[in-house]
Amino acid sequence: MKVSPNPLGDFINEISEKVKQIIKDAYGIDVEVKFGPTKDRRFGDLTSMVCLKVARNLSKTKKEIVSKAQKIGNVIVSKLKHELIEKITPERGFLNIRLDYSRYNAYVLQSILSLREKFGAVNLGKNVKICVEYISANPIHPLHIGHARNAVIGEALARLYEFLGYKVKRRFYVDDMGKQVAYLVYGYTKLNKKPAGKYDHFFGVIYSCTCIAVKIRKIEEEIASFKMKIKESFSKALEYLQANLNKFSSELSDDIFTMINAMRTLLISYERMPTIDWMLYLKRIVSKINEIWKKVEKNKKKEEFKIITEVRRVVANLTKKLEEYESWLEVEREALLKWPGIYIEIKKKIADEDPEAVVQELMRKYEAGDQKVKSVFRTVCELVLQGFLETISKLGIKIDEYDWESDLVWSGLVNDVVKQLIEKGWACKDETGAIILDFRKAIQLDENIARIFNLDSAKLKKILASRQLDLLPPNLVLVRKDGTTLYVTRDIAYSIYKFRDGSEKVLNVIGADQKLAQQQVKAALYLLGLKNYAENLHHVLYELVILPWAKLSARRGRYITLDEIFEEARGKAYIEVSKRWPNIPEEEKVRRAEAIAIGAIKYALLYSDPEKVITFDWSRVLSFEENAGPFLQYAYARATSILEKAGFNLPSEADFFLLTSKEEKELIWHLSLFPEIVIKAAMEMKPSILAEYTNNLAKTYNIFYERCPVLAAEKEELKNARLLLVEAFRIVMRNALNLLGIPVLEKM
RNA sequence: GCCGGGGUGGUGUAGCCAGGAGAGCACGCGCGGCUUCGGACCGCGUUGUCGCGGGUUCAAAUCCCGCCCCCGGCGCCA
Repeated sequence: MKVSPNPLGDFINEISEKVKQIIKDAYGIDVEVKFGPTKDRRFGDLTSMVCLKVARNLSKTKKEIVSKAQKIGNVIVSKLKHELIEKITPERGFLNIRLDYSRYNAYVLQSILSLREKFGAVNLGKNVKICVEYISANPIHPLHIGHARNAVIGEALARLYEFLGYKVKRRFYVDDMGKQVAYLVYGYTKLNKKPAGKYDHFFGVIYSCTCIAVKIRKIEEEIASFKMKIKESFSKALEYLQANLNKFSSELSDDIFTMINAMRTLLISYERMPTIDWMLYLKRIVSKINEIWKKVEKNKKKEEFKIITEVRRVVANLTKKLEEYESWLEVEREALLKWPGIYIEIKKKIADEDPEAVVQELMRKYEAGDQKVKSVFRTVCELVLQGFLETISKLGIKIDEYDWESDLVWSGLVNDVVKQLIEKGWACKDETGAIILDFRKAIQLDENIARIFNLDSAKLKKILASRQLDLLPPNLVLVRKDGTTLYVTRDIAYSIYKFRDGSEKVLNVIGADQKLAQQQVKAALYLLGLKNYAENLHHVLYELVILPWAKLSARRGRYITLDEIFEEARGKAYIEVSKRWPNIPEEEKVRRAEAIAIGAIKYALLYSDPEKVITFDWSRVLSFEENAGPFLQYAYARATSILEKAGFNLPSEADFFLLTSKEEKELIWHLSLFPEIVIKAAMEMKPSILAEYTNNLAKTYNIFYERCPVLAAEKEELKNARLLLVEAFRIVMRNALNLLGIPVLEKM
């Protein structure tokens, strides 16, 4: 008996070739022939529009096209023969095929039952190496739901490619050289506290507290520097107003008088008043000025108030700062409530120094490889990574390589990249001493570069003609004026590193907000003469996950960790499990609840297109109905339950010709779609395609389950055939769930 | 401002790149179905100016042009 990991795909390829040949013979036209599943099963199982396509070339009006297509269809029908085709009919320009289910069913089921976990595993990769870089979260605070989306997409892609015969390497980029880690290290060294609890949570708090304390300080300094400007412009305005008081209409004079007094007081108190009080007072005056301005606008006396316009301009900047300051004060109050001890201590310790300078120095030393600094940085990052590891292993993820950004720098690879770009004439020092990569020049000289930045020649011409060069994508700072490198620079080196390891293809699962940076990396590879790398570097981008009930910002100490979300999901699932199975052992309840929670979260993150923003909504995530993780697990558990009742005694073979009901045929049809779906999901790098399919498969199975009794089938032979069908469903479902990384439960 | 990505029933989405059959699926809502393999199920019904306006075409949710709204990015953050 013939078996195939992809029966449907093989069949489609065979008949497509044949049809292509028939058209060529009859009309001398070379066309691409594609058969796909019909939109509506009433029309048959497979369909192609090849007749319309050919007819379009031969006729003009609608009537002609359709009748021509019909003729072409008839020619094809008369010549196309295949043992799996029951009927082939041209209809309204389409070419519809109905399969001979008596043969097709047996072919599909035999393939599934004999290949089992290899069903669908078409060997496209042939052991070619491919690298998936994902998660790569900065080691500064716990993973949140956005990282989870990244992790789940990356893992699903890794599994898909592995399944299709690629050798996959899973990489995590440890971004330990950024400013953010430096801030964390800075705060940690100030704080006299031993790491405790889950390390990523411990350091997350320190990171947030440090950011908040530093930011507040910085804003206060900025505001203080505004004072001088304010003083100047207020003095001038005051002079003018006092000299020209008579010019203003009587209805305004009261207001003006009040304002003059207020401004006078403000100027007198300039030295004495503490900054905060002074600012609050200033704010009141500003709102008074704005009030008067409204009246002035009404009276159209603007020209007389030029001086106020000037004051307003200076004040507008300050007002913005003040608003920012107030929002940060709110953030500070939150931090004081959540982590009073840590926050107060950090704030106290940084009071007498310039945090930004210290952080910059830390970064410089780390990049230079200073032993003492190095050991702190490494320790902190390693501890946070330990926390990450705990979380992602719950999601069933195991990383092959953790690549430290600092290693890349110390190995000299990053410097090499910069050096080569300079040598090739694409980068040079600017007047401030920073090294700039001149993409704007490159775009004009090399259309490949332009293409990477989405510029076609017409657009480019237009921009160049208008001489507005700042409409072009920005140049890239490779090295700061202090000699340290930037993230994108290091990422260029990292990309090279990944390819040098033998990968022919590199997938970077990175957020949509980094699209420009990823284009820059790709373009830089081109400029380095690594065209092949550039073309095989793929940015798998995904959008944000929004938690509608929370405003998130790690720098502000506002975040919801993945661990918390996981706990909540597990709690909800536990209640459901206990309700249904009050008598099973406690640890079994917990085990099932955990699997359900993971399935629910993963499915919620996988089911929609990665490029779309997800709003994470509990009622949807943990709904145990269709289009949710537990729905899939449930279908599998019910199937397993049938086999359990049959004592897991499966017949070695059965008469699949007996499976003739609509529900059975539908189920087998869906099973046979699996391999094609896997290929599509992998090639388009969209696990959502597989998630949607899996949901449909579960749904189709449920309908079969409802209508076709297995154990109580009317005949023993039918029972045997259905038992094997159930087993085939379990195999495909298991394969699909494994690829998605959703845990499979025999009972739930 | 410029560059990307989105806008499809009350809600969430598929389809768009490669134009063709009453725009598919799910939630919600309403009604119905357990003496039968697990009701975390199934069936039936309900809901759409496919953001707006033009154009191309025998045929447009899909391609082209203009506009509106939301999100993100735009040289020393990552």
